[in-house]
Amino acid sequence: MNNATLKQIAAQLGISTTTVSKALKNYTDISEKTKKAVIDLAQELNYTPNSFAVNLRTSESKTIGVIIPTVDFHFFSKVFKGVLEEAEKRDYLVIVLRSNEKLELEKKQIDLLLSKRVDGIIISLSNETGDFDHIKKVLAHNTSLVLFDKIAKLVNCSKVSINDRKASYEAVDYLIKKGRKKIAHFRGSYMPQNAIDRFLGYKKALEDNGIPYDSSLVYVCDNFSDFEDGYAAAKTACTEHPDLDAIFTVTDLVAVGVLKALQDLAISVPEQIAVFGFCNSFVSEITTPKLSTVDQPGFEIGRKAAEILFEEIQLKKKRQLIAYQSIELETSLLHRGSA
Amino acid sequence: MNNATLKQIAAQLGISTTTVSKALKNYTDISEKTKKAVIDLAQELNYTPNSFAVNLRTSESKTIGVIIPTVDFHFFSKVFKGVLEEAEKRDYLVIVLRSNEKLELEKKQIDLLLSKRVDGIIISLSNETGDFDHIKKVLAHNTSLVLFDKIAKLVNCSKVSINDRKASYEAVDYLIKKGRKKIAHFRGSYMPQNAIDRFLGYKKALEDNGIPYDSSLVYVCDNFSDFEDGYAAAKTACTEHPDLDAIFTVTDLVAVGVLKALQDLAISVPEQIAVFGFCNSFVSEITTPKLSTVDQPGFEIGRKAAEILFEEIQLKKKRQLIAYQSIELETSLLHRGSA
DNA sequence: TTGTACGCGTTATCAT
DNA sequence: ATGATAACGCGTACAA
Repeated sequence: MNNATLKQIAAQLGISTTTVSKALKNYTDISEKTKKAVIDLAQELNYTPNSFAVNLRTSESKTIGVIIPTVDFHFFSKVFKGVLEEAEKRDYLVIVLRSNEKLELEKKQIDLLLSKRVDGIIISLSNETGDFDHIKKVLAHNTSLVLFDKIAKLVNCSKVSINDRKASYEAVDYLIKKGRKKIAHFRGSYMPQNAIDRFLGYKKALEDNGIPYDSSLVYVCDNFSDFEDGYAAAKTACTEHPDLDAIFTVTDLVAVGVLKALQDLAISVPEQIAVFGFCNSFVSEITTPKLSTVDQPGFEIGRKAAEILFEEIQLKKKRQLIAYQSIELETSLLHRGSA
Repeated sequence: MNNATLKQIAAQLGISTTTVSKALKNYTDISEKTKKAVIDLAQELNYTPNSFAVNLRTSESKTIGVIIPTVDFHFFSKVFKGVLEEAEKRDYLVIVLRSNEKLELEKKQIDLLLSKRVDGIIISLSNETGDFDHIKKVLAHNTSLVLFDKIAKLVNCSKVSINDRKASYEAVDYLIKKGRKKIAHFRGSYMPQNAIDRFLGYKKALEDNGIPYDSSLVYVCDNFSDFEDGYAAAKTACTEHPDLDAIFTVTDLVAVGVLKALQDLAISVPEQIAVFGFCNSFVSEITTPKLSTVDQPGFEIGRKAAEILFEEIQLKKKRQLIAYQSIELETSLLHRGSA
C-alpha cells in the first residue's frame, strides 16, 4: 500500500521519469495518449508526490510556523484560527510553537523553525523579549516574517496589531463622558509594550478631560491573564478608595475577577462602579452583568498577518520588492452590562 | 548569510563531504584534529543541516500532525498543550489542523498530512465521522496514529480517552446521594459517542438508585458547546418541571448558561437546584457560584496520546512489534459551589 | 582515518 | 513528443 514513485510508474509504462513527471503536471508537450496512460496508472497506484523530494528540489516547504506565548489563552486561539483560515486557502500547513513568555524558549523555537526551513514565521513576542537578534536572524535567513500583537517597532518587517493606546483612551474617555470621575486602572506588568500603551491611553484620557492623574489609582496585575489578580486588586482598591466609581482593566480576565470581588463586596455594577475590560475574550459574554470591553479582533489579526505573510512569500519567490506593512486593525468599544 | 552545506565546508577544508558529515555527527573514526576543524568552520558558517535533504534521506519528517474539531475550544487547547509538551522533549514539530466537525474536511486534512509524510497523527474525530476509511488509510500508509477524546472503537490503533459513562454516572450518583430526586439531563446531540455515553451514565445512575428514568427530563442541546443552549433549556425545564432539584449538563458551557438562567429566574443554586457540569473548562472557575464539574484531564489526555504516538514511531523505526493501547484516563468530581 | 560512489524522488535544462 | 542527465544536500556501505 506504499508510496509509488515516478520511477515505478515510468518503469511500468516503459517510459522515462521525465515524461511521467511532465504528464502529471500537465505540461503541453506530452501527447494525450501517454498523458492518459500515466494519469491512469498513477491513480491506480495511488501515487502522491514525495513532498520530501519536492521540498528539496523546490526549496519550499509549503509550511509556516506560528509562535505564540501561551497556547491556552483564548485570544491566541482566535488569532490562530485566522491564520489557519488563510493557510487552508493556499494548502499551506501550520506548525504551532509556544514561547511560554520566555525569551530563551522563543529563540529555540525560532531556530527550530528555521532549521525546518519553513517558508515564513508569524510571531507574537514574549513578554521577556527585549533584544531582537533572534528575530533579525529570521530575516537574515531570508525567511518571511510577520509580527502580531506584541510587536517590536525596531524590527524591519511587517506587523499587525491594534492601537492599544487609542483603544484604551476611548474606553476611559467613554467612562468619563458617562460621568465617572474616579477611575482606577488595573494595569499589566511593566515589561510588555501593550500594557504600557494601555496605561498611557488611560492616563491621556484623564488628562484630556481635565481629571488629574492619580498614581494611587493604578494597580499592577503582574500575571494579567489571571482573574485572581483582578479579584485581589479590586478588594484593595475599594478599601483604599471608597469613592471609586469605575475600573478599567488591562484584560478581560482581570475584569472578571473584579466583577467577582465587587459582587462579594455587594457593590453594584455598573451603578456604583463601572467595569471596563479589554480583549473581548469570550468570558466577557458569560459574566453577570456582561462585561463591557474593548474588542480586540483576534481572528482578523490572525487573518491579516497570514495574508501579509503569504503575499511576501509569493513576492520573494518572484524576487520582487517587498514593502513591509504595519497594519493597525480597528478596535471598538462593546457596550454590555458592566459599564 | 545563507545556508552553508556540507559540500561547502568540505571544499573549504579540502576534504570530502563524507568526512565532514561524520565529523559533525561524532563518528568515532574521525581524527580529533579534523573533527575540530570541521566543527569550528561549521559554527563559523552557521551551518545547519538542510532538513529537506535529511527528510528525504531518512524518510522521516520529525513532525506530527494533530487534527481537532475546533481550534478555539478550551478543552482542545489543553490537549494541544499536552501534545506540545511531549513533542518539545523530542524536538518534534506539531502541525495543527481542524476538521470543523466536518467529515469531508477531516478527510482532506488527513490526506494533507499523509502527503506531507508526517511521522504520526493524533486526532479527535469530528461529530460527523461515521465511517473510518480515511482513518484506516493512515494505518495503511504505515503512519502511526492515536485517537483521543472522540475515538472509534472499530479502528485498530491506540486510543486515549476517558470513560464518559462512568464519569457521568458518578456525577449523577453524587447528586442523588446528596438528596436530589428530580434530576434533569441536558445532553449533547445524538451523533457523537461521548454525548451518548454521558447520557447512558446518567440513566444508569438513576436506575441503580431506584429512580425511574423520565425522558421528559432530558433536553437536547444540539450545539453543546454553546451556553445559549443551556440558558434556553433551563428556562424550559424550570417551567415544565417546577419541582426540579438538579441539572446535570453534557458540558460546562451549557451549565454556565443554566446558571445564568437560574439567576434570572431567581432560583438559588445549589439550594433549590444543584448544577453539575462536565469538562472542567476554565469558565467553571469564574461563575457564581463556581461550577461543580467532572474533571476531564485534557492536558493529560494530550500528553498521553503524544507519548504513545512517539513510542509507536520509535518502535516502527526499529521494526518492532507494536501493541496498541486503549487508555482510559481517570476523571474525578470537582466539588465547587454549584452542587 | 579518509574518501568514493550511490541513492533518496523530484524537477529543470537541453538534446534528440 | 520524449528522454538523458544533472542537481538539490545528505548519509552510508564499501573501498582504500
